[in-house]
Amino acid sequence: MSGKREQTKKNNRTAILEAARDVFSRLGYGATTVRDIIRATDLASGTFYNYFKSKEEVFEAIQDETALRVRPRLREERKRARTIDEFVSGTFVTFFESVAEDRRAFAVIRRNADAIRIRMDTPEIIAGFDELRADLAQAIGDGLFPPVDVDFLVASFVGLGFEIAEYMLKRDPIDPQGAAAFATALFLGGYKALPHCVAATQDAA
Amino acid sequence: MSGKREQTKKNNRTAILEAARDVFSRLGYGATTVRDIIRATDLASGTFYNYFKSKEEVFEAIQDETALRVRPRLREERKRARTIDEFVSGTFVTFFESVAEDRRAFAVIRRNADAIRIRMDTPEIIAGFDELRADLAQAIGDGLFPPVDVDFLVASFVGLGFEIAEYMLKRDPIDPQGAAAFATALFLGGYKALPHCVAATQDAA
Amino acid sequence: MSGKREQTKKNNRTAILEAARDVFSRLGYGATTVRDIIRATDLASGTFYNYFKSKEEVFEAIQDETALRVRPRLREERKRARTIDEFVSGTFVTFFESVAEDRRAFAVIRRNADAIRIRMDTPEIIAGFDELRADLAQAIGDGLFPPVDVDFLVASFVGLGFEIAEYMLKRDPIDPQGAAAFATALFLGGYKALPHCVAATQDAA
Amino acid sequence: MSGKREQTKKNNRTAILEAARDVFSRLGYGATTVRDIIRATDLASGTFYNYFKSKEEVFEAIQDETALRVRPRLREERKRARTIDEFVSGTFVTFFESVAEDRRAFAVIRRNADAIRIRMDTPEIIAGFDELRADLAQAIGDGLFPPVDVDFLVASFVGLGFEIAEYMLKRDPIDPQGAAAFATALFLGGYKALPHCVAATQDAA
DNA sequence: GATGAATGAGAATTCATTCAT
DNA sequence: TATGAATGAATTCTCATTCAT
Repeated sequence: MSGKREQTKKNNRTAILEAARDVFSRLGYGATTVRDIIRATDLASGTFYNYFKSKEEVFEAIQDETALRVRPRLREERKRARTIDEFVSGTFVTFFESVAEDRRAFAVIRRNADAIRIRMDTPEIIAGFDELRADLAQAIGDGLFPPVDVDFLVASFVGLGFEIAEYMLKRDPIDPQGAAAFATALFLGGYKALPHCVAATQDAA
Repeated sequence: MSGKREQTKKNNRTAILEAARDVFSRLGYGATTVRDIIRATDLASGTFYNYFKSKEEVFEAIQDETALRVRPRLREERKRARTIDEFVSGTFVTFFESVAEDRRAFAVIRRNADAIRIRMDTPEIIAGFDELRADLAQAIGDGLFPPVDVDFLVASFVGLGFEIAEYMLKRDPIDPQGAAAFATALFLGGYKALPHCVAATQDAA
Repeated sequence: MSGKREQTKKNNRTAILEAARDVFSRLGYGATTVRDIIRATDLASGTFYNYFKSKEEVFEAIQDETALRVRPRLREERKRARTIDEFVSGTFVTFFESVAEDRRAFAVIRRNADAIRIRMDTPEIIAGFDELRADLAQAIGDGLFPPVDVDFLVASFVGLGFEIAEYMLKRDPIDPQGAAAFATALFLGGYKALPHCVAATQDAA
Repeated sequence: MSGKREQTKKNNRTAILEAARDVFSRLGYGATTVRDIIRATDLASGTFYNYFKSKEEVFEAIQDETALRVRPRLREERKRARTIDEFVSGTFVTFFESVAEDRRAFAVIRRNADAIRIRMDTPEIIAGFDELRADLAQAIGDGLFPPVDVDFLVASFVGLGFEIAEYMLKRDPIDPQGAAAFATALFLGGYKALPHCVAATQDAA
């Protein structure tokens, strides 16, 4: 039975995570202390340790939660893919849409007290990378993808994804479709395939 | 004559930077304290503060120093480019070679006590990004590049560069040429142009 | 029931104040550090900061405590006064007796590592001065006192009180009655009214 | 011959004292550091120690300088006195005028980072008190003053002087004559002799 | 399980003072 | 004598963590 006890536990955990998300995205990861997180909660300091061992652990939990939400969507998208185009496009569209939906989790990366950007590397996220890797290896095995360096291929997805996402979030309105179109085009056909854009040229003037 | 006095100052600054590079790459940025840096030096604690205000400042100094060394090389390479191929290839080759040469500065990104990767954002590095942006805008203006979204273009260079560099450094021997070839190919022709590679397929098995 | 928890808090606060009183009167205000105060306690260093923010704050708390004890007595004495003589005499007697009773709080003023005397200016003490001022203004309004400069009147009370108190404390036995008699006489009738004293003349020889 | 060497020394000493006066009156005694004083100078830190051992010493030098200027004037005034009235009045007039002239030296007492007032006790000042004491003892011996407690008498002069001076400085315009008149009247005839003042009554309303 | 005060290690930083130049 | 960087002891204060209630 999940009873009242269970419910409170779940609530407290959620409250801590919620507070942490807030604090991290305000102060940045480095500057945030466990105290800050507790203070943003109406729980006592000791209670924190019934749920997490350290700020690292909460941070990972946040990232993992996000990854946990995104990973199945990415996976499913890729599984459904029948062509490379679908594989690549599906991955990027899903990724950029997820980022746009959960801006705050992503914001931690950017808002930072130090002049330093952080990027996450939690088990869940690594698992996500590994899944991507596995799917790519599979795709190569199936002859869908040419036999290229899988590590670099993963790196290309990841690097393009995170970096472009950052620019995407700086804009208003946020346009995950456009970001995905750009990344996909580059991936599929190189710079020649990129969508043309007048504004960019003007910027250059 | 300023002589010995000046020399000592220069030496101390260098010693601190050197120690900091070491400590950062061993402990990671987050776990490093000013004390750690001082201890890795034979200077007194107070002396640190004659040169830097905080670990943030040393960190930036290190990044800036690196960026300062790499930027002109990148710039020159791009200036010399007569074709897109040269532009892209020159950029990536130079970048990956620089990374390979200065592994330690780059290592800070990876070895990290927390489950977190950091990426640098110092003025010098941002300046480097801005130069790339300007050069790309120029190239678009000159008709060398098609008129695409410059921000995303920069993001693509940066994302591919840093992420692939990371994988490159994990390997032995480190192969900047190979990394550059991969990134360049992807950038110029998309996945179809990527160099085929047997090993990758086997890894996946 | 709040019980032991509350009690411990009260005890700790008292312990810190007690220790601070001791240390201040031994080392003087300027030379005292928070460490000194903590060391005079069997509490941990961090505990200090659960109660006070700085040595300034403890110092003020001590002064305030003293003032809080003395103020009502002074006030009552003055309220009860039906003549100027009673007003002045009552004020000085009460003041010098309070000083004599709480020598240690007053001692901070004198024992000082630097060649400097400190005088207190905490809210409570200022409030005490203000009360005196108000009572004097009232007395003037009631026609009890002639209409003179109230600020200077307050200054006269305060200046005479604190400075004579200092000499009083140097003597053995401490004689608050004598000090009060002197101050009162001067205040009421000027030097001519002062109590004659043979010893003083001899001292001068 | 005082030569250039001598001159520079004198200049440096003066520069330090001048800077110290400034800094003390801005930051207050407690918060002032030797560094602050040096910084307010165009001398090097080491040079400070050719002239003074510590901030305490500079502070005393400042006070002493002031006392040295005021003491002879006070003394002379009292020597010339033929009556008690002249003795008391001369002392207070001279004192309050000196304070008004050298506001800044006196300001140290008041402007203070901590909520604490300091009062000085340097050898020169103590010497000034002792001179007053001796002169009073002499006056008593000569039958000019009645035989009262000399210590308390000194305390009365000092207490009235410094405390009233403080109020005097808060006002605009600064009126040493008025302050002296008040103190003198109180001293000579008690509260009944005090100069009446309309404003004070209104304040009380 | 929740609470929140106590703990004390340890980080950052300052500052008086020295001493080679 | 002046300089000003180096020194390192000393201080303030924070913070993760524990544990009695």
